[in-house]
Amino acid sequence: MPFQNDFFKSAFSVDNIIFGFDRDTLKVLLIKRAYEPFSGEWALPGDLVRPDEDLDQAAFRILEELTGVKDVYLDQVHTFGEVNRHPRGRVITIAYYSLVNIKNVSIRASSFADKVAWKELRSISKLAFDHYEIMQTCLRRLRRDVKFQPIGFELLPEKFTLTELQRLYESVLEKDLDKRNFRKKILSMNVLKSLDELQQNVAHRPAMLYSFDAEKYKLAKEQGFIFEL
Amino acid sequence: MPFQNDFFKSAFSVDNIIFGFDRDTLKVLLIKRAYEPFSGEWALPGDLVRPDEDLDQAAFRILEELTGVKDVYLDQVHTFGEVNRHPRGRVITIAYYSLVNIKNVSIRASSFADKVAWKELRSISKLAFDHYEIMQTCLRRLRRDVKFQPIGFELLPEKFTLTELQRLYESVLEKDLDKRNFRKKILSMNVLKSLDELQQNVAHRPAMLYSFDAEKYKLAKEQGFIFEL
DNA sequence: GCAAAAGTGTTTTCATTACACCCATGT
DNA sequence: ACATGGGTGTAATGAAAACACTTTTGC
Repeated sequence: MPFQNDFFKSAFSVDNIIFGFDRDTLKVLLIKRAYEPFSGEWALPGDLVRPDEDLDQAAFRILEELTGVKDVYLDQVHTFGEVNRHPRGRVITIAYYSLVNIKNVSIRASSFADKVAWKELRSISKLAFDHYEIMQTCLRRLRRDVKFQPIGFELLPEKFTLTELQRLYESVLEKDLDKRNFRKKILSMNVLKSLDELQQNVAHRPAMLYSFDAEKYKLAKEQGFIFEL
Repeated sequence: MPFQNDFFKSAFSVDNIIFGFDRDTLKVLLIKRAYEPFSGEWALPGDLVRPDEDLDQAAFRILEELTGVKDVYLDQVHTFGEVNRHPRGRVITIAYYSLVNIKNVSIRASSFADKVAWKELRSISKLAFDHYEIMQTCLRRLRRDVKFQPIGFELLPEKFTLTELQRLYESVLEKDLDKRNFRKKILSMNVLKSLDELQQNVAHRPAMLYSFDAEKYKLAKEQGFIFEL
């Protein structure tokens, strides 16, 4: 580390807001802090970035340590760096969000946390540090991204019904959608493949299962196709 | 600074890509580096963030030191933090972009720079550090933002003609627009005020001058209006 | 009077919206 | 047989796209 001076008295962390979707509600994975500062309060999972670690790597590490999942959607959102945002020194934080299938997550103990839990988004009104603001920023970002990129699927199981997909969009966007129009639109985009397979054991007419067709999407995108919902 | 350990051996900088618009071409303000590393190469203006300085403040400081302008549009884009992006240590950089009226800029000497100059975007193929990648990311961001936020005006003088505005959008978006449709659309959005004042000394029919009406836009936005071009 | 850019409406095309009934399954 | 959600088409509306000529000024 050849040059060091007053500027090298700071650190940077990554906070990763992990979104999950449960039946019809959006949730985020929070930790209850085990230590000061903000001991006992709920916070976003995060950690200091290690000296030999890229930022994205750090975000994936936090996610995997906490949930066991990897290879999921993850994107950088914004960097928060107010001088006094951390009571113990100058720490800026790079916020990421990730989208996981809540069923794939097996919550793991963490040295940082007393407790780890999925919390309904709507129920959260306060978090440690500036994490509430960070959460709001990430949520606005999710709401925008979901309209212009085919990432909704990341929150669902591999196989899903169109109604499940619609419920997902409805809760992310916080507005009701018309069933027929939704189906027409999403199917016309040609990024889903029908699995010729039906739901089992439901007390009503079973729905067709679909999955996202990443191949088809990739090709279409190269031809200039733009996903937009 | 109460806690310090191995993690506090890093620094963060802000790089600010400053866009200007000259007649019909997009330009960016670059500096020619005076010192190693990358001495003699063109780079984005930037600096380490001071210990008592917020990130946005740092970006504004860089802008003002270099150009004399302040109170202009400036927004954070992305944070670049690959382990080896800086040859002298772990330095992550938070990238910002700003939009200035090129006529208001009076380029100033800088301790960091041999030379400061406006460069046509299209002519740039290589920059110091990872600055070329940063520039591309900011440019993609500008192209997206300009369609959904009324920020094009920031690159023009206070008073401008509709044709000037159209040329601006055409060069940012890199595609030709239809004159009549463009005017219909932008005027229908009701965010411009006609100044009842004509161009002077032009060798053709003089055009009406307009300015952006921030008040009207603010009100319309509160009513749910969304700017979209 | 010529060159140069300003200004102006209508028609066609396409995407979005609104809307209601029958179907397949489990109990 | 009933309750539950699945699945389907059409007409009306509104936004976007295509398109050409007249006007005003300086030289």
